[in-house]
Amino acid sequence: MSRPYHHGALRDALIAESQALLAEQGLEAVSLRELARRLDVSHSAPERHFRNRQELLDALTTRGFEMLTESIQRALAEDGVDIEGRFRAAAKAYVSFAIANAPLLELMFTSKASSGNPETAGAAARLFTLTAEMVGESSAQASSGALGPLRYVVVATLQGIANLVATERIRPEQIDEIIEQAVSVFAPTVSLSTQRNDDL
Amino acid sequence: MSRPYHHGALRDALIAESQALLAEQGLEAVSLRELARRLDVSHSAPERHFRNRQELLDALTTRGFEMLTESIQRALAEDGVDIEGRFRAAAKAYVSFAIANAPLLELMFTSKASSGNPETAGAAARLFTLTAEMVGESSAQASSGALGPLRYVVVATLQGIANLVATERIRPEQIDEIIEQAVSVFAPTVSLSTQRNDDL
DNA sequence: ACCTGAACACCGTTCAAGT
DNA sequence: ACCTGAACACCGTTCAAGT
Repeated sequence: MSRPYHHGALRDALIAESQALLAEQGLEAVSLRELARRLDVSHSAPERHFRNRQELLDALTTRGFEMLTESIQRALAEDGVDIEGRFRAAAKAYVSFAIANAPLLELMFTSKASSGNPETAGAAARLFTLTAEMVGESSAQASSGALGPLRYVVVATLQGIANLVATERIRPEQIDEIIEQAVSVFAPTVSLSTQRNDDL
Repeated sequence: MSRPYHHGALRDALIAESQALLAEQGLEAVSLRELARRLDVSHSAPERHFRNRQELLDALTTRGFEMLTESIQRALAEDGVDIEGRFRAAAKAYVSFAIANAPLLELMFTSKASSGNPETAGAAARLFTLTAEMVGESSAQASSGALGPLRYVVVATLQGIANLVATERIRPEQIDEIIEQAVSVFAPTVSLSTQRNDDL
């Protein structure tokens, strides 16, 4: 019963397995050797596909930003009638992501994430661009270098709330109330800056 | 040249040395064995004072919350004339802390921090209480269980901005502009809720 | 091209033994 | 009370060798 020599799609299997490990047991548990064990492959086989642990974590982080961006996009598509509804939908999608993927979110907003990997940086930037559109900055503005500071404040607030939820400093039953408070704080400013919330 | 048998104040030395290690080389570098080496003590001596690595990290985290709280308090004492000034002063103190202590801030807002340690939870709660006072919730409200959600939104925004700075997703030259944007977003709401911003 | 297995230098944690 | 040193079971990373 020796294992098959070629695993076939080891890279994809490594990513899938490490996502599971991360979700179940947290970041510390994601070790190359444990992954190799789970995939029944030698302990240095993973290093063919990820030069080191950091590269694997970068791949997970990139994927995390993509998942979060998609999830917010879906929420906006369903519920983005007015600007308050859009903000609320985005906040709820963000918090749901934080609850379902707490260790991944942690990885995304940690110095381990900002390790200079350009793909990761790009995926993060796309989340920020989506937020920029949500608060009404045009795509032209959003893809130029000089962006309004409002979107950073919005991203910061969403990320901050999600972080407080993930670190259990906000209890689940407080979430809705806090999101409503955020909506009412941001609504006046965001409305002002919204010129084109219809062509997302 | 054997080392002295009793180190004397090993616990304090461990905390001081691990703060330095954390600041210089990040969380991964903070290992009990490395600390022992630096303090010229056997590798299992630290375990007399911290039952395991997590307990040491909890102590660092608690100290981090105390430092941040004190730093915001100092900023408010100097610059807290009106509500906008108070918010701005707190935001700047927070961001300065993030820049000077990026790995520590990371530790404070990570699941490693919320490991159920009651001292750490208390120190975090004190930061939130200070923020509550800043946005005008009375101490009575602030020490009761049912708190207004505004302070969580304020903490989330401050923490979110600090996080984006620490993970280098906000560039240093953008900071002031972003803080001003946050001030103008929050000022109307915070003014409304402020009844007693004079007796801090 | 892709994987193996040994080797090296690290960890955290435990525990009998020393002083 | 406090510290030591050996032991155990983990890591990441490197590299000659196999297929």
